Amino acid sequence: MENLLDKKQSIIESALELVHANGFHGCPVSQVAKNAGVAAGTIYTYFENKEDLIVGIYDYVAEKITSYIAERDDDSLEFENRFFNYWRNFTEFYEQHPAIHGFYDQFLNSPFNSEKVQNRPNMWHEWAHMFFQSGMDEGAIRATNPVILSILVNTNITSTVRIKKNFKTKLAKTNVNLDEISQLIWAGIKTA
Amino acid sequence: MENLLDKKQSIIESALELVHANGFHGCPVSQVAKNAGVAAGTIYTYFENKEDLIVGIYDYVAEKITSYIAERDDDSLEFENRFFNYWRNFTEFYEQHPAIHGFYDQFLNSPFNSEKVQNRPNMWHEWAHMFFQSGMDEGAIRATNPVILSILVNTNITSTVRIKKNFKTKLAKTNVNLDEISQLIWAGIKTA
DNA sequence: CCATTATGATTGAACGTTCATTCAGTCAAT
DNA sequence: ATTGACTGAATGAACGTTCAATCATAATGG
Repeated sequence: MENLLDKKQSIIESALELVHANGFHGCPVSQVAKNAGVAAGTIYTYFENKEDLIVGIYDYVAEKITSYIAERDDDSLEFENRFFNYWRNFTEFYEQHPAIHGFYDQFLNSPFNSEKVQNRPNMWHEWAHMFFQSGMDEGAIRATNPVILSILVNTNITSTVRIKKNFKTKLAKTNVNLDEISQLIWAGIKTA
Repeated sequence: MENLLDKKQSIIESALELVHANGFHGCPVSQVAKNAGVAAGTIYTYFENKEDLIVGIYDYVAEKITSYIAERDDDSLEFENRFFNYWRNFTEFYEQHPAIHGFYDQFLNSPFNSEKVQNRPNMWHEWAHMFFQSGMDEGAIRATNPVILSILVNTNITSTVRIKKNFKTKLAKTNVNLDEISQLIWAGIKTA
């Protein structure tokens, strides 16, 4: 732990893992501190209070998602390809970071994700907004509110990853090709 | 409040509203009791502990959904019609019972919905399972694990209702016809 | 038909625990 | 010597849960 950023990050990652494992109930500040290797009081150097910490996880996570997806987007491709890349990369990211997927899944519909939080400028929302807007400008997808469009697409990605996670070992054969879901959604949003 | 069932129900409904309004954090037993018009101790006549109460809400809600949907299903129709009825009725139900929608949205991805809870016999899951199975038996939809199919369909219904709820007043015009989402999903699951 | 007893739901103050938060003192770096 | 991060025991509020006391109702007996 060389510097301040590392310490803040290790607090966030400790909290992230705890929320993923035990939900919002199961991440007392004392535990977050212990797993992060700092004292409880130290957390209050970096965050005003616990709610601020939870929102801090969200910002951290949103930033990670944005850079992962944005780096892998190639806007010289036609939008259809960009869409399927988006889907695949997002899925890949979630599967490589199950704690982030678990946190996001719980956070989005929780009261922590308040109107106030949603109304702050948000890198990830802006990027996704721009992404789908460019699909419309190109005439590849139907004119639609890009905010709603991204919610819809992301909901299905999150849900698909959750199903894969839960059913990986439980059901031997599902006969459903979950990857087809991206095609299903694409068929629904592309221009007729 | 004539009898015991009414009292249990009023406790559940009080808790349901509180979870919807404030999340799982914001529903202390003391408040649940106050809003239900009973003493805190009384709750423990009907539920072992708070977790049992939360699961009790889930069972209550699942029962309501099942009866609403099942009553309105007409299995003499061909499956495509039954599917769109299912979608419309579910949406209708959620919009008439926003607290149930809000609770479900939070409960499903929460640690309260543990493996143990999921593995209990569940009227609603069984009904949905049977519903989609009959669509397959009829040859109307592709062979698919009906459990996964219902998760996927229900996720999109829940999400659509959430979008309608959140964006009703915020955005004047969305240009997206959210009702088309049912057609989109149908196109994806029906036999080619 | 009333008086007495038994039953079991209901109450809400009290209890013990847990938690977020604070802060006086310590430590490390410059 | 100064600064500012860091510590972790202390604090007090909030919470889930308990239980002795109360109450309403039903059952019993004269």
